[in-house]
Amino acid sequence: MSQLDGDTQIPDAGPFHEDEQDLDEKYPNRPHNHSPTLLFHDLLTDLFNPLNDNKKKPAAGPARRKVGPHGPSSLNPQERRRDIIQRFISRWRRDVGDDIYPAFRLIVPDKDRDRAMYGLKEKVIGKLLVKIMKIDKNSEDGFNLLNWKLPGQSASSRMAGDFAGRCYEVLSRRPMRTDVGDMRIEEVNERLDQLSSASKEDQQLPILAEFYRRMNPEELMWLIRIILRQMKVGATERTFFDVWHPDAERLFSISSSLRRVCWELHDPNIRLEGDERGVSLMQCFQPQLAQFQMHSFDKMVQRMRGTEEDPTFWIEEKLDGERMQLHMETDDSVEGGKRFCFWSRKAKDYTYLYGNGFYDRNGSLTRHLKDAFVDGVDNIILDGEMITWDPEQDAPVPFGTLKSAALAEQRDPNAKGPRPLLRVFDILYLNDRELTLYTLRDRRQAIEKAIRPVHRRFEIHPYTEATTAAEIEPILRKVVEEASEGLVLKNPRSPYRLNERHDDWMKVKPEYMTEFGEALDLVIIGGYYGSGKRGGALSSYLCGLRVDDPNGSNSMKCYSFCKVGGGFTAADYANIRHHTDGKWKPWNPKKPPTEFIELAGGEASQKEKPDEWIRPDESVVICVKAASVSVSEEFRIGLTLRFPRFKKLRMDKDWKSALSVQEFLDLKSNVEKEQKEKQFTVDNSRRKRIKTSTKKPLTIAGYDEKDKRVEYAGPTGNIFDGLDFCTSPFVTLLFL
DNA sequence: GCTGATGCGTC
DNA sequence: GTCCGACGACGCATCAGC
DNA sequence: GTCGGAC
Repeated sequence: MSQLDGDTQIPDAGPFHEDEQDLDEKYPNRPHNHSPTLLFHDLLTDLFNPLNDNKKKPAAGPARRKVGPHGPSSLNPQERRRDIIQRFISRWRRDVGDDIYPAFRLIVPDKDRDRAMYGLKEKVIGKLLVKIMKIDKNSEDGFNLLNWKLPGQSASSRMAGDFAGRCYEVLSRRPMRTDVGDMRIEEVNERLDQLSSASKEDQQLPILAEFYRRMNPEELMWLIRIILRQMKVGATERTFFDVWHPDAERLFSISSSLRRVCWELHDPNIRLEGDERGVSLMQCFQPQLAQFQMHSFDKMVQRMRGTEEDPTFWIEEKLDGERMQLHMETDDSVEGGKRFCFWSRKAKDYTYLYGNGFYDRNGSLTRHLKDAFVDGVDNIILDGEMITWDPEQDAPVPFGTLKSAALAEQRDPNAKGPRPLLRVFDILYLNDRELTLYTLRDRRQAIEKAIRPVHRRFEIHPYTEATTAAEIEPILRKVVEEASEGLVLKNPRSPYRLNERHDDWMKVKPEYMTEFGEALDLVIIGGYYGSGKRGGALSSYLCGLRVDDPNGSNSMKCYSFCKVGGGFTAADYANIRHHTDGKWKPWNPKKPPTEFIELAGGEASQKEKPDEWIRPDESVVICVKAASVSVSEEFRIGLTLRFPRFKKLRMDKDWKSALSVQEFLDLKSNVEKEQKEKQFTVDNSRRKRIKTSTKKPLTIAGYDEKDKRVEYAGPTGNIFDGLDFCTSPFVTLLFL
């Protein structure tokens, strides 16, 4: 029998526990430990706490220790981080053995796809803890747990925005064990397996209760971070992999498997060789990503690194769907003889939706692919974008409807409604040969030769060849008119690079253009407390549109429109805080300030309730930029912004000169016309907010045409009847 | 049985 | 430039609570 | 998805 952690086995590890024999078969060379795994507590002392301390800014108070058990450190933080991890790994090898997988599952829990999700986040864990500790949820401790982002009620309660930290505060005040717990890492994993297979509260409670009995507060705090899959120790999987083995990053990028990284690379001296380094069938790879936009089209074209003989680059439309990889191999055990797998960008398996074979009754895609592959194609790996296609309109459907379409297609493959359509733009593998090192141009040829497109189900994504920057704009203009996201420029001489974002593929989005950056000036009407680095203070804001006031009374009512939480610098926060200090009031759902603010959902639902609110006349106006406008049930206007971000404070404006609902509607109806006349120039003002008075003020068409106003007839819905936001090019064009 | 709250995953 | 961790909207699934 | 901060 293999050398297992004999003292930590439990009889019933639950349905998710995998059979050791199966694993031995699947991973014949996997290492086995010679000793039981370390105590869970050792993870804290050797790894989590040192890393966390290392993360802190040296300026912030006296360092815990300059010279610790790990020796003097003349190392910079980066090196110290590696040193801490290295020491932990060495200890594990010495005291436990070569199988570090049990530890890595707890160290990079967000990359562990071998355990199902827990269905537990702060809210639910808070509730469970309140029950386990048998405390009143209205007690200070109970309140603090359930409202973990709010600043503490008493001075003793800090840790706002750090849920695990606040759990620690509360747990420390309970009569519970203070000495080191006795759980070993192996057992923690077994319990977590049970927890992930539990779904209902009555199954989850006893498991958490046992953790509560057998761990001290500090251990529980870290356990909660593990369950939340947010370690925040200043190192992600890249760092750990890098220290673990020189090929770890590579193996992860071709397999997305933490288990393989641990089991196949346990000896740093044994390197991956040959085809071990390449993608393989039925293994999820980490796809290549597109780089952000540069400062000018010219520069982007330069980065395409064309030569005199071959100055071309490719222009593709950037599709607004979901990234999807398709694997197909010959397998006679599957009806039809071919087996399929699908994975998303973040390595979630979507085979259940798109199908594992031609005759999979749940295969919303594969059942249409019987003729999609040229004879002689035995296996293949493709990369593409899954979009939703409406066959009635013969047009793509806006983002967000893919899953519904796939589910509808599953139920009835003959339905006439929207369906998934895979647009293939790359190939990584064909008939047992890896193609990633071939040029994009060669790979494209391989696609053309290997697949037979299936109309509006499975198509090859077209591209345009270009040689100069001047050719980009007309194409951008064209796709923008068709309500597309933008373009991707590709270097046809480049290989396929896994898990990288670099110059060979570059995004061109109209929203990065200054002309479309004439963003909206919105009043801040509410605020939300932040978490982590932004804990303890308002970190995002509810923005509103002023309700036009036909009666000329002094109403300053605003409708909720969107939330903004990105794009602020520390100075921006300080400014906003300074100008609104003392004006904030807690939002009381029982007495919403309807005189000033209306949310969606009426008084019953109160969608997107802020933690605090502020009167428009005591607030500030901010400039917000976004990719597009979309229909929304969550905001009183019935519309909201996609990808909103803060641009700047508009101290020259107050609530009266901020955008009103009517002005917004007028503006939107003008944007379509205006954009056609404008030149595209790239927005290179990203963070440089040079104070220029030359910038023309925001002019809003119809601003002065007061007679054109319309009445607002009650709650969301009918105002916008007759306006087809989904198919109007305006939707993706507006305010870019 | 239905609804709202919560979580997961896409961008 | 790279890495990390803040933050956004939205649709579906699932369970608690009524 | 976008973004800012630290290095």
